[in-house]
Amino acid sequence: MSESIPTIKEIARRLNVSVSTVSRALSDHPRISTKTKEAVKELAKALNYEPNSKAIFFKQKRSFVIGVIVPHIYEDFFSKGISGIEDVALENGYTILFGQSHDRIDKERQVVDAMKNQRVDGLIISLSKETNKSDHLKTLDAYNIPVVYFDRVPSLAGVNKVFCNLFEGTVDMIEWLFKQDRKRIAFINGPGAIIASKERLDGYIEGISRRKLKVDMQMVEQTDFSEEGTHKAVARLLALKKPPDAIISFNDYVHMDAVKYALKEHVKINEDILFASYANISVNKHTAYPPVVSVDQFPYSQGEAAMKMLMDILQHKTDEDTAAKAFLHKEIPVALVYNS
Amino acid sequence: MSESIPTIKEIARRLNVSVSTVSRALSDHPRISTKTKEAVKELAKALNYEPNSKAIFFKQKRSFVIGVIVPHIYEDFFSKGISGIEDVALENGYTILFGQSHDRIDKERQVVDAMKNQRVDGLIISLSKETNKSDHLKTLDAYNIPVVYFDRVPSLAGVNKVFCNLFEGTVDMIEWLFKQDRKRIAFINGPGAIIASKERLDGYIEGISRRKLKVDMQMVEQTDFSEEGTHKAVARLLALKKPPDAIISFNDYVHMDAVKYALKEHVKINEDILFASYANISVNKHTAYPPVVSVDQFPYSQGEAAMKMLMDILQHKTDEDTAAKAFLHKEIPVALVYNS
DNA sequence: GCTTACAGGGCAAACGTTTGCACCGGGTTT
DNA sequence: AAACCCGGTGCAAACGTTTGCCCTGTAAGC
Repeated sequence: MSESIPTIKEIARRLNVSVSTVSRALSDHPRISTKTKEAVKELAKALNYEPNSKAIFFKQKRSFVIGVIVPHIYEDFFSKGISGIEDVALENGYTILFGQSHDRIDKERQVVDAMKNQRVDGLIISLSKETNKSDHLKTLDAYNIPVVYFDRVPSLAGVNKVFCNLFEGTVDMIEWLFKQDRKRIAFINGPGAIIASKERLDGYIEGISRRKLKVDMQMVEQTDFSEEGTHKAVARLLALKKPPDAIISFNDYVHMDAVKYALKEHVKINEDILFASYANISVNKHTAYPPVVSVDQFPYSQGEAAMKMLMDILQHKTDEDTAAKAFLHKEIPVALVYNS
Repeated sequence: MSESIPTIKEIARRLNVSVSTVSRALSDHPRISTKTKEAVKELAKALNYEPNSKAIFFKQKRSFVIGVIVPHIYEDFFSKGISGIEDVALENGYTILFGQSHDRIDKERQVVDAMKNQRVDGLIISLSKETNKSDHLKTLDAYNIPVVYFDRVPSLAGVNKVFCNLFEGTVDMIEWLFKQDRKRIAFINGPGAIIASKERLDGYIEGISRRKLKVDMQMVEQTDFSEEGTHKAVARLLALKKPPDAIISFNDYVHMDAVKYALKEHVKINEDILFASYANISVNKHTAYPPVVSVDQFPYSQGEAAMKMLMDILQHKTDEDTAAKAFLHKEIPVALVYNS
C-alpha cells in the first residue's frame, strides 16, 4: 500500500523489458516493434503513468515552463494579456509560471530570481514603473533564458519586445472628435515621466496641429492617477473661460474618476462634453457612462504575439545555438472602439 | 566562450575539492570548516552560481512550485485571490504555476494534467462552473499532490477547502436596508443551479422573515448574468404595482447592468431605490453609482488562507507520511462594505 | 554454407545535486 | 602503545529519463 508513483522502470520490470525499450516505445521510436509498443502503452495507461517532467527537464535542459511577470494581475489590461500568453503557451505544451512585481523593482528582482531558479525556458515581462534599467534581467543571459518584453518595454533596441504605439491612435481619436464637431479638446495625461504619457501627448499635439490649430496647453492637464488628482484636473478644465467640449483621459480608470466628478458638476456626460479614453477595459460595457471612444491596445493580441515570439526564439535556439542574435520587435496596431 | 552555466561540479573542480564538499559548504553543513565554506561561497558568488532547481527537485521529489487554477483571471475576485496566494507562497519560497479553466471542464482537465506533469507540490483550485464531480482531481492523489479548494468548492467533506458562506452576510445586508427604512427589498439572483445562488436566497428569505414579513416571490428575480437578462429582471421589478425601494444584485457586475437600465428609466439611483450588491470589486471606487453596500468576500484573505492551509499540509506530510488525514475546512467571514 | 543486412532490443552513461558511509590524520584516553 | 574519538573531507549511489552504441537472431544474397 506504499504510495508508489508509476515510473518507466516499473513498467519495464513488469513487462520484462529494459527501460530504454519502454522509453522508446512511449515515444514511438521506429526501432520498437508494434507489438511491444502496444503492450507498453497499454500497461502505461493501466498504471496511469505520467512521465516525470522533472526528470525529463533535468535531462533535457528544458522545462516547458515559461515565466510571466506583470506589474499587477488585477488590471484588466494585464489579465487579458496573460490570457493571450497562456492560450498560445498551452497550444505549444508550455505552462506559465507567474509573478507580479506590484510595480516595485525589489519585488520584480525577487520574482525574476525565483524564475531563474526554476529554470524557466523563457520569460515574458512587463516592467514595473520603477524599473528604468534592467540589470537584474541581464543575469538571465548567463542562464540562456531568452526574455521578451511586453507592453512596458525598455527603449533600448537590443531586446525582444512587443508593444503598441499610441501616437497614431491618439491622432485618430482627435480627428474623430473633430468630426463630431468638437472644437475644444482637452487632455488629462499621466505623469510626465512615463513614456506612455509622452506618446499620448505627442499624438495629441500632432492631432491638433493637423487641423492647423495651435495647441492650448491650458487644455492639457495631468493626473497622478489618484481620484483626487483627476478630480482637480477636471475642476481646472471646467473652470476655464472656454471649457472643453471633449475630454480625453489617460485611461478608462481616469475616465471613470473624471466622469464621477463631472457628474457632481452637473455636466451632461457625452453631451455637453464628449469623453474619450484609452484601454477599453471590460467594465466599460457595464458602466453607466463609458467613454464614447476608447483606444484599444489589444492586450490579448499583444500577449499572443509575445508568446509566439518567445516560441520562435526557443525554436531557433535549438537550431543554431550561437547564431547571430537578431532582436525581434513587434508593434501591435491600436484601434478605436466606439461605445454607442 | 561556451555558454557554460556554473554548476557545483565546476566550483569543485576549480577549488580542488569534491562536489560533496561544495554541496555541504553551500548548505552550511557543520562538518565543513569555515575556511572551506568561505572559499566555496566566494567562488559561488563570483561565478554567479545558482543551484539548478530541476536537479534538486528531481532528487528531492519536491519542486517548491504550487499550481493555482481559477475559472478566470480577469475577474476582480480571482485576481485578488491569486495575489493573496502569491504573497504567502513567496514568503515560503514557493512559486506559482498558473492556469485558467475558462469555466470549462475540459480546459480544467487539461490544466490539471499540465500541473501533474510539472509535479507541482500542491494545488489550489477554484472549480469551473461546469465541474460537478472532480474525478480528474482524484488522480492527483496517486501522485501525492494535495489539493486545497478555494471559494468554488465541492460540497463533499473529504477535501481541504477555504470558502465563504454568504448566508449571514445576506441577512446582515437585509437588516441594514430595513434600518435605512426600506420596506420593499428586491433581489436579483443568479441561476438557480449554482450553489452561491442558493446561499444568497436562503439568506434573503431569512432576513425578510426575521422582520416577521412574508417573502414576496415577485421581488425575487433571476439573471443569467447577461446584460439583457439583468435588464429584463429590472424591468419586471420596476413594472410591479408596488416597485421595490431597494435592489440587491447577485454581484457588482449585475449591479452595474441593473443601474444602467434603471438610469434609462429615470430612477434616481440610491435615492428612489437603494442598490446593494456582493463582491465589492475595485472599480466600485471609480464608478458613478456604486452600490451603497456590498458584501465583501475578501478574496485576498481567502487566497492567503488557502495557501497557508496548503503549506500546513505540505509540512505535516513530511512529518508523518501516512498520518491520519484529517481534512481541513476554513470558512472566511464576510463583511458589509459601505460606499458613501 | 558463408557473408551481409537489418530488425528488435539491451547496456550504460549522462544530466546536477544530495547524503550515508568510509577514510584519514592527529590528538586523547586507557 | 594500542584503542578511540573527531573534525574534515571524499566516494559513490541514487533520483527517472533519454540516447548513442552494441549485441543477437533471423532472413536474404551469393
